[in-house]
Amino acid sequence: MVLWAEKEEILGLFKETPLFSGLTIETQKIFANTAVTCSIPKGQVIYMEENHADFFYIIKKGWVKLFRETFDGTEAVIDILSSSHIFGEFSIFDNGIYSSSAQAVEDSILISLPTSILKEQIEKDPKLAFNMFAVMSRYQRQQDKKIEHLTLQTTSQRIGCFLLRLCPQNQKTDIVIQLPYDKILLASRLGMKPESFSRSLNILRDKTGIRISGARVEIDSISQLTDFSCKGCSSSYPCEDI
Amino acid sequence: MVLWAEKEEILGLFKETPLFSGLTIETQKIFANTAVTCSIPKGQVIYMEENHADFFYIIKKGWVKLFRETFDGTEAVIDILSSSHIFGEFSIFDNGIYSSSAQAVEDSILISLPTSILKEQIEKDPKLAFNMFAVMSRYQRQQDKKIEHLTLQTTSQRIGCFLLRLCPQNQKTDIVIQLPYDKILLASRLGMKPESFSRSLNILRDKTGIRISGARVEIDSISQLTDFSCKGCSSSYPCEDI
DNA sequence: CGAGGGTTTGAAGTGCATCAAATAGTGTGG
DNA sequence: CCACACTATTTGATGCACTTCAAACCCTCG
Repeated sequence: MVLWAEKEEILGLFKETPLFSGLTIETQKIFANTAVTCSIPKGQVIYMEENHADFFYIIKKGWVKLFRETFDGTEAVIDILSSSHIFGEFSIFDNGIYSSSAQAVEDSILISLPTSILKEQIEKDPKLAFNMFAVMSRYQRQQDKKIEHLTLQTTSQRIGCFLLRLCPQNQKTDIVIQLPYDKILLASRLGMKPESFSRSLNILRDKTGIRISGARVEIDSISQLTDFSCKGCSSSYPCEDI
Repeated sequence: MVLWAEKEEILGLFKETPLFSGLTIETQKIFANTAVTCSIPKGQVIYMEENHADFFYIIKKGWVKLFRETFDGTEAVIDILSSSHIFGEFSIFDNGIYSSSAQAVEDSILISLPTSILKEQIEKDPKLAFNMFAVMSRYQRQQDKKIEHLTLQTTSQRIGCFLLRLCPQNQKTDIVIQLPYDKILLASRLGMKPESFSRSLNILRDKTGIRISGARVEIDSISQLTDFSCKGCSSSYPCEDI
């Protein structure tokens, strides 16, 4: 099933994903042997909340949105993930059911892996178990911070905070970054409406002196941005790992 | 150091905490031997965010608030915990540093246990590791849901949702419950100001026919409450495990 | 009884959402 | 290369939700 070249590529991808890093080549091969690469067009739903979770996924390319829908049709975006990130893996502790839905928001290439193998190997391989703990704990800190942001930061501060996390950590001045996906999606990722996003971004621009044209953002000096955004947060820049 | 009777009591408490349930008596004793019971008066800080995490805690009695403070002095309440709940344990995957502060909000009795033992034993005892996974994954679902609530529910709906979670699951009508701690704390737990809480509770009363006097809440029929609160949420009553 | 915190209420302001409409940007077929 | 359709984004006007500040009311505990 799995071609040699593809398998090599998959093993390469494993190196970059925290869950698989540092595993023995044997364990890695167990996963690689059951891996299936699939192309998902933009907009396609990968799985639905409450569905039985047979697979978890590594993103090779593209962007994936995790979300949940309420009865009245509105959706809450849990997270938006890109290359070398993994999703659906928590289902193994969740009665084998996905706790959110997943959808490709750009044309994407995913590696699917059976959750059964993950469950099996976690029990056998202490290093894998340790990695899983690390992944979960990291995710947890992220979620905690997200709650803090939603509770305490204004929409403009949240956007500023997001921009700061896109900046290269070593560079302090004359930074140019690109918004990673469209503004509508970004708005929902930050828990606001597109209109609010647009207006809040203008406010942020006026208060911090950044320049925006389309998806391009120029930041002359990080400090104006941190002064504005980080005062409504318990961490100071640079936030280690959000 | 540890008296026999106290040790028995601690082992009894272990049975009720998911992290320790089902462990061999040997493993349990390793923990019990290093356990120290401490009384914490209302208002006392147990540990501060960013501090080195030598201990984690089981609550034997009382209420403990986990929170984080921003630079401008406002605080975000992460969680409020009661008997048989455990806290501070995630620090072992967090560079040995507490990721939030903890404070007793009622006179409380805690069992402190060294994080070093937990770290050691998780590597040795697969059952303990499994329990830890279960605890983390449960916490994760809770946090996800909290984000959803903050994003999609109104303040009144959030209060209704909280009340529903206090109701005994089997009873559908003529329920009387007590708010577990004071309304100021409850407000911050639900991400709102005391004044907003008060007003929103009035709105909830008017819309769902519940009666409130002080901390006492009478609910004639669950269904009015679920109709009002659960429409802004992806789960339906009863929410399994928040 | 009086002090002090918890709780409610009132008035006014802010932030974000909503609805509606204009504008910019992108890809299509001609 | 243009006209068109369609989507993304911005802007304007308005409303609702929540906060803020101030003051009153309660309750309880010394």
